[in-house]
Amino acid sequence: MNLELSNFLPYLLNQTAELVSRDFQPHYKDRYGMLRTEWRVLFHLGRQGEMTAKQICEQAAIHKTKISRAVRALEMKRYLERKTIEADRRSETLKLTKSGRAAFDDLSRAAVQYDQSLAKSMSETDLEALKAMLSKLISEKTRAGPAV
Amino acid sequence: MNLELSNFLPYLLNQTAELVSRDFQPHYKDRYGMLRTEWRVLFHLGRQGEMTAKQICEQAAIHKTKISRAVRALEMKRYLERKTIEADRRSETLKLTKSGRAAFDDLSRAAVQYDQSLAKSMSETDLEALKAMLSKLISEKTRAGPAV
DNA sequence: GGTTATCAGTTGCTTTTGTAACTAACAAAC
DNA sequence: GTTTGTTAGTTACAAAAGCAACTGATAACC
Repeated sequence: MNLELSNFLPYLLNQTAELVSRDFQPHYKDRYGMLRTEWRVLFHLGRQGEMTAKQICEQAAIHKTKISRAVRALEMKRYLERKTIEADRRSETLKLTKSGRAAFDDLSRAAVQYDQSLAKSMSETDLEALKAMLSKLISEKTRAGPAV
Repeated sequence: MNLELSNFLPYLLNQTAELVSRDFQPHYKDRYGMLRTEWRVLFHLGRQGEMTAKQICEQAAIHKTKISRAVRALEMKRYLERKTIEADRRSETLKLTKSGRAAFDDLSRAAVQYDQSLAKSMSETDLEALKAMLSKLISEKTRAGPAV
């Protein structure tokens, strides 16, 4: 096999991810002053309700220091609150505040819209296939060696 | 539509790209002390021969300061040489040295192998379809608004 | 030919990330 | 019940990325 850039999956994935992220970034950055990791944490909490930082780390495969900083940033913006878990005082539940919830709802709408705009450039079946393959790759890699 | 994380394309792309990059990183990082951008620049030059920094910026959609630093780093490692273009003395051609070429060849082999190992978890047709869709997204986004 | 605009690439400064070492809480062993 | 190990989360320091202002060269206009 002759390695073309356009044929090297890590390269393609990086390129696509970066371009697409750059595209969606204004929504959370300009309108809510959030960083990408903050948006991701908000997203997880919005979707799943209360979680600990650890749980987010595992699910999102993001390093714990990044999560720690994102949580503090969101806390200072009054988008989430922490509560120490009495059964194990090392960990704490994270929960969106009213305004955190509002931000999540708003950004969710933007996300759905953006997702649909991407869908325009390919067929519905292709899009589903694409997502399925990416999910598969993620679950394999995540099982193999999650972010510590 | 109810927005699941697993259904949001930017999220899936990011996640996949990050996991896959982390996986391949040891090859260029541990063995050649390269950063990801350096590896990408090496890759472009290896594939396409002489190029200017500008051309790499455009093709790779990487910001020019990142390229500038990667080029300097590769130059200091004696993997590439510059030559001012006399017709337009602002720009310079970049070209791999012998050892740069050797590093590229070696890393290419690793890349092909890695690419094939990814292919194991999906059918050949699926893999081709995946790459085609990613390429399409890239070309659309790149035409829309390239990195400055 | 001189003023103004543009372009390739670099540098300086700030923000963000990565890494490793840390604190505080728990658990196991004995 | 106290040593030893582990875990959740934080912090400090170093490396990398982003951004804006810069240099030196070319082009465009008058």
